[in-house]
Amino acid sequence: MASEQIDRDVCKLVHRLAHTLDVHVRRVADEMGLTPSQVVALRELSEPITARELAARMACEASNATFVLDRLEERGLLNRHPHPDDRRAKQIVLTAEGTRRRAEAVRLLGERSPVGALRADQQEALRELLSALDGQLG
Amino acid sequence: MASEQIDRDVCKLVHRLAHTLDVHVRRVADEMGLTPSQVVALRELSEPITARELAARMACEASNATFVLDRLEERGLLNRHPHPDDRRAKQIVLTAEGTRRRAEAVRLLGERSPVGALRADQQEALRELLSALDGQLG
DNA sequence: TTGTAATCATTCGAACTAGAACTATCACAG
DNA sequence: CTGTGATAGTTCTAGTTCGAATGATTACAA
Repeated sequence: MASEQIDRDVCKLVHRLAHTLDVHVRRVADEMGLTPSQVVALRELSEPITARELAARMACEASNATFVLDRLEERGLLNRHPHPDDRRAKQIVLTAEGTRRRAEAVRLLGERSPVGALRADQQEALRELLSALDGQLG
Repeated sequence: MASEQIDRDVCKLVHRLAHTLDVHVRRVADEMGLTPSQVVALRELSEPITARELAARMACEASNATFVLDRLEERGLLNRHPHPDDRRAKQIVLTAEGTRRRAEAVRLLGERSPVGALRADQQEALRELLSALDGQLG
């Protein structure tokens, strides 16, 4: 069946592309003296959110988010405030230094991004397809 | 700049999709009593190749390929033969049991694949775009 | 109200990964 | 031929990840 071949190709290509993006993040992380997960976490912390929301945005387990947050808090880049509406949850808030570092991370991640190898219209088409798939997967 | 927004969206969606595929592989691995890497390695071992080639196909470091091969060899699913043309290299060859397990892995990976959520023409388009990107990245 | 299930964050253990260091072998320019 | 650099595979270490178990809090049905 040809469809199975397409499925396998897509899985493999996604895996390879994800790895390429990982390498890019790793370069940025090295440049900033951080780990890849810390850079990704900073990128996602565009506003005060809970640890669980961060885990969802990073597509990882909550326990891993706790681990990353520990390191970023040790470095003084963020604080965990009690959540105003839910005493179980905590609100992650960047410090002034954390906000600066985040801006730097976002800037570096945008430079020389592997996705830039595609034409603008291809990037747009790719986003459409991935977005559609993401939506259907819930 | 709108293009930067697209770049970020694509990166994020690729990451999310890669994670979704990972979860799928993990389910299959649990079902087979193997680890995710072992399942992926089996899938890539469609013919006798070297450890380095396997690492390239798995998009991981050579040291990691060694690690995975150790486990699969312990389980009697493959053997490392001396390479006929290069005494540095080794040829990875599946055993009869390894061949059976591989067939099972390929079958399970094909069932309920997340990529199946897309229409056939969308899958094809996605493959084209990812393939183009992969090609331009070397 | 009360109890039962679900949710948030954390801790812990086991497994996986990248990267550097090392040995053995190859390629090939001089 | 020779030696200089590149390559294949392995080992080791530090750091990352998942998954299960725990304690605290919330939601909601009886």
